[in-house]
Amino acid sequence: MRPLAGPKVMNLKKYLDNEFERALTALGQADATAVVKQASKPEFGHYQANGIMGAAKKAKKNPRELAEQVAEYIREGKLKDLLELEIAGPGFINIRLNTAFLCRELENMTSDNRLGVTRFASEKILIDYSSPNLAKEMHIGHLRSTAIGDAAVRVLEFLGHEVIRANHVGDWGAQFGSLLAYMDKLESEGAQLATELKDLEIFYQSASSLFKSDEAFAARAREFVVKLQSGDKKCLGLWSRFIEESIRHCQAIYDLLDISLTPGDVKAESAYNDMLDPTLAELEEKGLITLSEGAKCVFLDEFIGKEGEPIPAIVQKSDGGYPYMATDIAAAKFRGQELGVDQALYFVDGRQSLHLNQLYAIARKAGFISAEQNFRHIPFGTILNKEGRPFKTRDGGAVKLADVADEAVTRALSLIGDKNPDLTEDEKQNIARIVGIGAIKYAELSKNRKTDYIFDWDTMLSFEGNTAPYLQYAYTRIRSIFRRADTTPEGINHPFALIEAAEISLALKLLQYPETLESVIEDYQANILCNYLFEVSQLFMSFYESCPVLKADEATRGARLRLCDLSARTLQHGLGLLGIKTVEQM
RNA sequence: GCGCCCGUAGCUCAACUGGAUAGAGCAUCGGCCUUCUAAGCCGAGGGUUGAAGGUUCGAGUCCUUCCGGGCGCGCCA
Repeated sequence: MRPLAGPKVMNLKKYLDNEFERALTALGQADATAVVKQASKPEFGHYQANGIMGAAKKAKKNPRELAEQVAEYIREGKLKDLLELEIAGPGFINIRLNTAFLCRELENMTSDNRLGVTRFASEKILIDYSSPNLAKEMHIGHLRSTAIGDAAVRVLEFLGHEVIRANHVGDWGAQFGSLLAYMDKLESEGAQLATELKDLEIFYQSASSLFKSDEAFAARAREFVVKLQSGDKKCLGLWSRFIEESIRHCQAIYDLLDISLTPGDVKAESAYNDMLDPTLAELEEKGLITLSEGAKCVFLDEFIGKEGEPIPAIVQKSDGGYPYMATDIAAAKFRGQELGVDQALYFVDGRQSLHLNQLYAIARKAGFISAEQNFRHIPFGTILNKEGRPFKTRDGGAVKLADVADEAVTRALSLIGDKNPDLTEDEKQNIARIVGIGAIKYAELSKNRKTDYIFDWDTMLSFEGNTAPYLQYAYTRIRSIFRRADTTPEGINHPFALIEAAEISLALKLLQYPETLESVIEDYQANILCNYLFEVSQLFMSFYESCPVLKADEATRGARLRLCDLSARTLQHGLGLLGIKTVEQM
């Protein structure tokens, strides 16, 4: 099949939508939208234009007649050799792309190292994500913000944006009192702090149980809070040793999980301490502060509570201390004015939506954020336990993130031992890590971020069905074909040929990579990309079963090898954007 | 009480933002390894989309009310 000449289309859906919109305009329906979408069923072709019915209604025309006119217009235009149209139902236009057209697009995609994805105009976008509290060990709840935020970072960067990773870790506040008091106690008892801090989890627990059981210790802990805030030298020394160690622990988890955060992305709460006084003074100057019950509050009309009373946002406590609202306002000011971001996206648990909406409103009112700057909360649901109750960090029921990761790698390792005993120990270890970590990240990423979901070890660590290992497995099957063929993708010059239904379905799906990425960032839903990659894998698996590659005749073999290669590239790239690696064998 | 989020197959989730007969994966049942890795493939069963109204050519999706769940709502973060 000879590829058609023509311009690069890249985003099929957008391209078709534009063409149908032009047809509508030419037919006098300038304000109508074409609403071209991927076909909901294979019988309806590849795409469908749903906007004709709405347009006909506005123009008081018969929808099927208008559809006929639009179809006629398209059939006579530049697309005439590229597709077939069919009017269906009350006024749908079903679109079927010709295989010659698909082949041409496959050539374009293959020759593009961005797989057909064009760059957007670049904005400066800050992503606030992960942001663990250093007074506690990272638990399973942190995985959502961390994995989803990191995927958003990678996708936005790939689309050409300048992304600032912001790890707003909690390193300040009352909960550090007992930790510092405990450090002080250990030191006075002659213990080696360095060794004690090696296992932070034990350290956290000891400090916390002492706080509960020992009155005198609790009192000292409260003293340490005051000392810390007043800048006591010795206290600050203890504090920074603790913070350093704690950040090291977080970084180890990020590295293990293939999260792209580095120590350089940490900008902790305490980094804004010097900004708190002047920021508050500015709020006061602008008349936003009201003194209420001894605390400095901001009341805004948008936030009304019971019986119409305004809800306060406390920016300074009656004891003079600053709550996290103050820090967050200072951070917003820094991001808005110093960094000058176009957007700041906060990937934070949905339960904080009131707090964040208050924050944005205050920062806006104070002039810290301009009208053009988009500050937005990207919320997600809570992780529940098997009984459907939220995990509580206090009740000891929280699952440590490090434990989940270890268990995933262990399970993967034992499975690899069964499936592929010939691999070396090093290979097994490496594959186990990539597969196990991929599985738990994908378990988070593949769900709609807004809904609560139930944590279950077996679901999260499953390696079958719609999971990362399934996608990774599809990739290894392709790589295996190339190993057996003893050739590289670059060495093949045969043109694409789409004959079997499985080949056409797979090809079309691959060509939809660009439009998929665009819909991912419409509302930062990584699950759209997961779904897409799963569909690519499913279609590849079908193709793999029904279309032999290596045993086919020379031309078919070449064409299929190229389709395999494009599948592999798309899978590897898409998984990469999710922060999940691929392996050559598993 | 007020506000936000949610309710889809036994379970976990989709449904491209108003489109055609609501789809996958687990689990269950039945087939497929002398053929490129069976972490796979092919097939079957499984639904009053929490309930009732409304908007219109057309509703899981939009509006109202109700039921059920989660979370917020002055000095924790």
